Amino acid sequence: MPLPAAAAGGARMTAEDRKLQILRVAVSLFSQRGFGGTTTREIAQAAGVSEAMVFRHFATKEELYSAILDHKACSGDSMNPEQMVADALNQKDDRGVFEQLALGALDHHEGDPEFQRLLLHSALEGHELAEMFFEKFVRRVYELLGGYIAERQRDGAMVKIDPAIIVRSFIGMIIHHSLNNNLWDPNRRLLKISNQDAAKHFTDILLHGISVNAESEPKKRIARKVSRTDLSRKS
Amino acid sequence: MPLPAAAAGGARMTAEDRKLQILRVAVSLFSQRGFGGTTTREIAQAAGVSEAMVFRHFATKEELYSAILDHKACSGDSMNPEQMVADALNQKDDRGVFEQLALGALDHHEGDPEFQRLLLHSALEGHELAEMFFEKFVRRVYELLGGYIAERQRDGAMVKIDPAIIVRSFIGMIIHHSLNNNLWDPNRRLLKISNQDAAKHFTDILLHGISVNAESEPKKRIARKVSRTDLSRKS
DNA sequence: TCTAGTGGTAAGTAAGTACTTACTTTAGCA
DNA sequence: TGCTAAAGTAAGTACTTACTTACCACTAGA
Repeated sequence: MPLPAAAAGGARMTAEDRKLQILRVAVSLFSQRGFGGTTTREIAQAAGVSEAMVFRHFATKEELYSAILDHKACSGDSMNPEQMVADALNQKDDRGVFEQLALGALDHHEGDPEFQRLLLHSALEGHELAEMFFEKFVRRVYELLGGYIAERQRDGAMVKIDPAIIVRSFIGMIIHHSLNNNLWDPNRRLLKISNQDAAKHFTDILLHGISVNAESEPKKRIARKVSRTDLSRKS
Repeated sequence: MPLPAAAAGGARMTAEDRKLQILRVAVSLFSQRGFGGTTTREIAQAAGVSEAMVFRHFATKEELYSAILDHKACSGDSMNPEQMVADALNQKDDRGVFEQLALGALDHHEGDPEFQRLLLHSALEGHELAEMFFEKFVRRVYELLGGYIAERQRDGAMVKIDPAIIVRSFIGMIIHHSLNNNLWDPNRRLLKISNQDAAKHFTDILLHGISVNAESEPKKRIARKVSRTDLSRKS
């Protein structure tokens, strides 16, 4: 980032730089403590500037929040599902579609955990960021993936469950995994796995399930590879 | 204020009743606005009582929060996964295990959406309720389900993926679905489905996946019986 | 009847809170 | 160089916060 050096010490900055810096600091604090839980004083202090400067750049705390919203939602670092899986979509590469989407999402969440926290705070506090994200992103993913699944169902390649349910299942795996990593179990006590492996396994499970055979088939084979798990066995 | 004697919250109550009432009101408000976002004044008002009464029963706001924690986590309305799926577990009824667990969880979340919000707020604010819930419940589910899956893998009935990954996938479907219903899409714009159907479909997907056939997959599987669609169309 | 204990309140306090005002310092350019 | 516009601040304001204090009103038991 082209952030001018010596910013911490209170060195003079251009208005634009300072505004951006305050915004970045605010994102970090809001994502940690939420909107209501963060004071303008803290923001100012963290930015190494007086509170008045915060209000010079953002008329109200609310406006600061909105600016974050714009910056986060409209800037390029937002995920673009369409282009992420475009190739796989065209080739009808089921595994590619799901795995690439999963990996993209997992990497994105890992690289920007603040955003997920910010989103959650927004949703809980009933802020518009949540609604906006829902409309601009979640819905799009449901349409994109749902449309693809419907197509593959027409091809006879997928079972005819309501595509929305399938999308929800898959997105659920991904989001919940990221949420675990970022929020509940940052030390990976329950499950330590690379994003690649996670994406691969989630896709595997979605496409093929975990049963070895169909309900009343004789058992065919058992792979001898033993997966290592840190789970204690059931007693 | 003249205070009508028999008003909704104004009536004289025993200390215990009042304490419980305040607690209930607090649960509701905390779950809506979070710990930091809820004022003791609001709590008092919502309970129809003066602020001093809140502090008579709970020395500090923090203690009120802790009391909620105890009440919610230790009271009987908490989910008990072991007994919920005990029968299915003993019979090695895979579908029963997963479907009953899913349905139990979904119903629970639907019946007590406050708890999910409370938990999320806790996790975001770094409160101990989240950690406690994680240790006392999440971990148990992972051990229970993970243990069962490991057993079924030894039976040769399930593919040998790390059980924790399978658990995460399934829990992910469930939690994410509840989170959608309670938080992001309470009007069910994306997906409107009964808990029964959701549990059934999630279980279906977990056990069998969504692919109709398993042509050229690294993990060999037997084509699963197709319910209501003729396969063999173009790919 | 009195009186002690309990449920309850009105009116505080000190320390925040978002936000302002009046003022000082500096960079950039004529 | 000296002027000016913008970056920056110290010290407010009006209000809210968690928490207290001092005081009531009812009821049971003697």
